[in-house]
Amino acid sequence: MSSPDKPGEHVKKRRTRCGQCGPCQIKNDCGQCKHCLNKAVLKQSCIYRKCLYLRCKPSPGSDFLRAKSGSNAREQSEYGQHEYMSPQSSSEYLARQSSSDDSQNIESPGTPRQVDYPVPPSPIYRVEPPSLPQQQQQQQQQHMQQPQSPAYPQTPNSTATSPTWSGQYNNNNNAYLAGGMPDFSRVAYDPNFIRHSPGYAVPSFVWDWQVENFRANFNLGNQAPHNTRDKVRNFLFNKPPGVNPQDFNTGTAAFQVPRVRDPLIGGNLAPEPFPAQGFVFNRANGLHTPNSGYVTAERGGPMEQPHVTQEECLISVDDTPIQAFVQSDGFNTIEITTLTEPDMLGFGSAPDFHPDAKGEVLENGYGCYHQVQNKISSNIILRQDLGEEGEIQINLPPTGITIQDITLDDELSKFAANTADIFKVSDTLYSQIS
DNA sequence: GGCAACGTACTC
DNA sequence: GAGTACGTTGCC
Repeated sequence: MSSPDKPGEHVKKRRTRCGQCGPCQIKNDCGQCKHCLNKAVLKQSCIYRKCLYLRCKPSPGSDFLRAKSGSNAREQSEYGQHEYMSPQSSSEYLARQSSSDDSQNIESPGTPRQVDYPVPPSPIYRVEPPSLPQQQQQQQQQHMQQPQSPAYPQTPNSTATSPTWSGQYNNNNNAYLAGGMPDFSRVAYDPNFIRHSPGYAVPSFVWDWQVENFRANFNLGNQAPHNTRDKVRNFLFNKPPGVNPQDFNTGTAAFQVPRVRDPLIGGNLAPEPFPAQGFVFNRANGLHTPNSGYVTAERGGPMEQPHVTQEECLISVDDTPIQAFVQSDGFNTIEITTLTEPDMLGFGSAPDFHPDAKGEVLENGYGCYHQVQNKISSNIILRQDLGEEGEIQINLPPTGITIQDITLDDELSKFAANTADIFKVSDTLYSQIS
């Protein structure tokens, strides 16, 4: 147990909910899990409501707090996107935290962080698709005009709106209603909508319960009396032709397809136009997908179009997740911005990223941790000794971005304990892609 | 390492 | 002040 506060003794800090992840959006306990059934004794949060990104409490006098209290909801959302600590599922992080001295938790003077890249306040993005060859246009139109089963409502009850939404929309077509709100009757079927994933993973068993929640909130309960979860999912997803909806919800742990929370529709589920993609690199197997058959959705169909987009993704080294945003123009530029505590990666400081990354060390507005902001174009370069069995995992959001190659170059080899080993892996990779 | 128990920080 | 639930401790 922790000791009571004494003069000169460390005051125990306690992390609180991020308020933005999926579980934080769930307001009611399930009443069925272990924690709910024995709440009086266990005194734990419902497992479905357990925050994935517990964060430090801001210091009372911080500039961040002043800025937040005087800002509108959108500004709060923008700041809130970056205040996460690592998910508590990281055993490495917990071990480090429990064994660390107090100096790691000393609060630094709060400085509002300047986010110099656009951070969407909403998961929903509107982008213009590029010009398609005529054949692909016809294919896409055919897909759009596929008759829907009468059991599927064409227009969800879109009374749930967000009064705080102030984003800029392209209103050149009727995909948006007056006032800039998306027309949800099109959202479900319009491939031009790209949804911004909050980038968290939840166990697959949460799914049914969340679907029920969605159905209740959108009055789907009066549809077919036994509206299966796949029917609801088909309604939610504008799934590519030939893709089994089940494929969107397979996998475990870090490579669970992220569930998408959309504040515009009341914090419930929103569809995903693309499946998220998971990649693993390690010495033994090079670059590979985490589980054979895991990413099973067909790709290259009419929805597989490049988009200028910004999504949130998850990169992890071994068990340590790194919050990151990935931005791509869909052609030859990919930019990944990470906001994380450098020490969690085993990095001494920001420049341990490639010098071209132009990283800068920022002060965390919460004063709990250093944060590193790196913008990396074209190449993602991480310096990390993976040991014999270490892994780098990258879980890209559903943007259509893929990883085709990982290269171990001369620069990286300088940091290898065994240079020959590095190049052996490199040869393996080249043989895989050639 | 997993889990139960519980002190107490934190929110409302 | 009451309720919630995070973090720690100890048992297995």
